[in-house]
Amino acid sequence: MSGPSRAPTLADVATAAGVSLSTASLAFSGNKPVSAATRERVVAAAAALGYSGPNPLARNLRQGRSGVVGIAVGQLSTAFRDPAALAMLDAISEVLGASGLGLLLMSDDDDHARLPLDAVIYDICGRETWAAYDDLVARDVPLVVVEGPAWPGATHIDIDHRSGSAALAAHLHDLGHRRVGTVTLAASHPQREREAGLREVFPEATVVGACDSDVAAAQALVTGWFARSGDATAIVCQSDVQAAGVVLEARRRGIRVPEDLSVAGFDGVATPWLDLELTTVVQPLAGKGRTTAEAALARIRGTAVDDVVLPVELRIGDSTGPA
Amino acid sequence: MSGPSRAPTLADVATAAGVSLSTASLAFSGNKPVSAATRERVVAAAAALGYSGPNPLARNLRQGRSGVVGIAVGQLSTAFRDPAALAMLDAISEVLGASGLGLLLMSDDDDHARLPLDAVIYDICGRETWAAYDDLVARDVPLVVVEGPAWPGATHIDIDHRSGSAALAAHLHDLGHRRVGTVTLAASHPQREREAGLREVFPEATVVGACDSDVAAAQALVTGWFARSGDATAIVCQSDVQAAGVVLEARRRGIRVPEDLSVAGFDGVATPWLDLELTTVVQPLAGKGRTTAEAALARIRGTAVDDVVLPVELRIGDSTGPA
DNA sequence: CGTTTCGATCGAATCGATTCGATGCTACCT
DNA sequence: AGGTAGCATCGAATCGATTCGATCGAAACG
Repeated sequence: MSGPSRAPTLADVATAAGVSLSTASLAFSGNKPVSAATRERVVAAAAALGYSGPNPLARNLRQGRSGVVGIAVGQLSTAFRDPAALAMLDAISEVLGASGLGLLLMSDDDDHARLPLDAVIYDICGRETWAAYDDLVARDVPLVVVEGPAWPGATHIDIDHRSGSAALAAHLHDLGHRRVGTVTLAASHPQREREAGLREVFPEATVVGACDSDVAAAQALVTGWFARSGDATAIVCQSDVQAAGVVLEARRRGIRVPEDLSVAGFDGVATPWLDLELTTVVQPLAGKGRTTAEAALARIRGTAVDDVVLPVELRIGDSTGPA
Repeated sequence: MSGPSRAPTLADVATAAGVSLSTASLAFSGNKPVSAATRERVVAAAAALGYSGPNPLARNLRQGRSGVVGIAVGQLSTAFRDPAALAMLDAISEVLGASGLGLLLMSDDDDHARLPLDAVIYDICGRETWAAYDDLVARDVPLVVVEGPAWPGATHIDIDHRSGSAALAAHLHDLGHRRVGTVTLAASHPQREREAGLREVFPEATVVGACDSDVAAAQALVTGWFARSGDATAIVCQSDVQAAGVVLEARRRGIRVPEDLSVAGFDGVATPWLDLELTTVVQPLAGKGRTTAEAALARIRGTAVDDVVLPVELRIGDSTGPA
């Protein structure tokens, strides 16, 4: 009887403890009261058999939930290079974890059709990512879309891109800037909103180009712009990381910030390796993550959830100055 | 019949298609040949009923696998602040994804006992993280430990911390350095190995202090050291991110790198926002991730896996120079 | 023409729990 | 003493598939 026999099941434990299967289950789950004596016998039997608790797979099937929430983030390699994304992920994980749910990373290339997910969070991500969308809808998986376009059946969490961007533009206008350039992200819902906000103040703003939220990418992008014309007194970026890239590249060319050029970011993350504080639009990253996770929790419970748009706030730093 | 009745099951599809449950299952899984005509009927019936494929929870129970691999990373907020960690995560995700497995983030504070995991990867992480270890062993979950201490039953993937560190130290010694300081990580297996490597060459090296792999943390750490004594001609860090912090803080104080102070890192990640190339120990981050993921896959299959120690390589940059 | 082989299909067992409804018992109330 | 709660326990149904072994025909072979 010491052979490598199969792992003990709850039924084995129940038998050993001299109780019924259902009672043993109750002893573990605590879903209904069980006398202390009985629970003790069950626990003792479990310990004796080396039973390590109810099989999660079986429980999941019975309860129809997996305890796992997916988060679609496009390409992992780029998604978390920006600390803003990390801050949000952290908050999501914290809230879900507190409810005993796990967070599963869904990369674009992977096939998640075979994974049991209780809900899926779409963090801002490219077109390709939406490929799985229809499948998830068909499977009736609750969806929470962060900073994405409106999708039927999904709960949307967003920030006020447009007015944040407009407030920043107004600040630059107040400083006397008239020729403004902007570094954009790939075409996306937030990008369009932000550009609209910018153009409320500067209809003629020039697009320097688009790149990922990455220091090196931004540097590479603006190097050509600086060389060619650089005909702008201020550059508005879509993330602090991009802005940092622009500042560094400007410095490298002897362009002083903010004396010769004002640079603004977005997000409000820490950039300790810049010796100035960026003027930026601060978004509540942790709050966004918490709100997102709570929306997912509510959807899992079956509660109706309203869409949310979180406010942002202009923070004036040392990277912008008079034109 | 248009009520919000329960979702259709494979049994419903089978009935509608006029085949047995088992045949319908075969039609979807392809585990055994099914005539084209039959498959077509089943697919048609599924489409008609709005059946979205076999329930993953049920399949998981039957097959005894969940298709999910956990990765324990300590605190999310700090774990991925270093691009080295991200590079590895990316590689892991890619390999697992190619096998249809999902990657679930396990933060320290969460209780993952109720989650069905096919395997768990322990990326270098603090003591607390090991709390769940015993439970996982009891549940017979295959474990892969990356850069961690030896644990019975786990597969270990590591890099050659010691000789990498020693090679770097030798390089500094060749340059004439004799008084060397080191910025360390929290006490851990790799930290101990690296310090041992350093002391092979500089037995007397002073420990400046320990901090996370984070630019701001490193800056904060060395600022006191510089103010007090700074009695060293070279500082060896345990990550490129730390090294960047040291370089930036030195600059801020007018200390030139490498003329007045040599600084070395570890990892070999890109630091585009530094205008010099760090001397560092390059470790195969993607390779480490792939190896780790493949070890996990093998363990899931039940294959025996040998521990692996990957080689590292010294890369000499512009951040070190003659003493 | 009888026999073997092989592919397609089916029925039934199985994965390991949770949970509903029923039952027995004790204790309390009048 | 009779009636009624209420708690602890149990048996059986259920979650939704996968998979083993058996069956049935038709094709291939001697």
